[in-house]
Amino acid sequence: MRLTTKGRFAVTAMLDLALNQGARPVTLAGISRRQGISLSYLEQLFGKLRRHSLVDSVRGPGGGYTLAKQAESMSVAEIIIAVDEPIDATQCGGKENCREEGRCMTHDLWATLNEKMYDYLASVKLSDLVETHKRNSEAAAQGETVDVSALHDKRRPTVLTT
Amino acid sequence: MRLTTKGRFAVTAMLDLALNQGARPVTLAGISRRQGISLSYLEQLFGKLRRHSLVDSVRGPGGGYTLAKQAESMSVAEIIIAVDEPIDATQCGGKENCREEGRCMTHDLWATLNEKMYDYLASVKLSDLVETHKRNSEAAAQGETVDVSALHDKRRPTVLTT
DNA sequence: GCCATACTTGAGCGAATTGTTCGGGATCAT
DNA sequence: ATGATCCCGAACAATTCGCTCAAGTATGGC
Repeated sequence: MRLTTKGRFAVTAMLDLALNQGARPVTLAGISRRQGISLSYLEQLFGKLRRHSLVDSVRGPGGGYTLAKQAESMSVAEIIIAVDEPIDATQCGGKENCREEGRCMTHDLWATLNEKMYDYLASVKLSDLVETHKRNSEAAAQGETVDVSALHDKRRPTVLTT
Repeated sequence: MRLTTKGRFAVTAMLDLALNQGARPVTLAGISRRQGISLSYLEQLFGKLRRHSLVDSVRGPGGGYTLAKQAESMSVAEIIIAVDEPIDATQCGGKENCREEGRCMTHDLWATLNEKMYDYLASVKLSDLVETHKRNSEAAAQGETVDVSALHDKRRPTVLTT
């Protein structure tokens, strides 16, 4: 699992989509305007998101994109994986090209770390981000300090326990 | 915090260093041989690791690198940050995208996610990886054929389970 | 039908990153 | 002095990033 700005763009766009969801589909032009992401780049990202069944598209006037499933059941991990295709750090992933004496220590290492990272990002749902953002923007409107600990209780502190 | 193969190389190398630590410093040539990482690349990585005070170096014959502190108090997060210069995740750093009053939503979003990612990787210590690896290699020695040395294979991204 | 809207697809491009090779230095045990 | 080893930097192909441009295709409204 890779973590780059590309995945962050995708999550940002999906959050915008979730926030602006209403009767009509959300257009990429709107997301582009609100989030400052170029339209063509969004088109590429949403092409992948659509092929991964995270969003549905409606063509023609009044068209746009909608979430393909509930925000409660869509995780950040799904979004990132959808756009950041080449995953798998353990290059011997599933393959037996990992032979030769000695130990493939990186195999165990990254398999475990990868799994933990994925578990965490899979535990954060799009709906959590929506909630956090709503709460933060309300607090900001009141001139209060933003409460960042909103997601903190989602997952206990993890330890390596294979 | 970025998560790329570069950081993984660094963690792999640091794990090798921790495992082969003894009376004498560990040479990069040894790590290169055992882990299949090019020597020059290791030199670049260890240059950063040294400048971040994660390793100490000894020049001359019999020289090499040693851990600058206990493996118990060195986290995976430190290693990754040392070699992967941090990126500006929140796209609003000085840009006009964040034109809505106060903060943009990506700011809160990534600040929170970033913090959680860091917290997790900071909770995994190098000593945990050493422990995990020792346990796994013992298990392998008893039965299963676990594999490989050449994980970070030369030039072949090889097949991914797309 | 016509047209505007909006998704869909593809080519390509400058910049950055990855991992490597090459060519040197500096330091120090022997 | 020799050689091992750390150190440094340039240059490189391959890939990715984020973007622009340019063509499509489907659909609703007139």
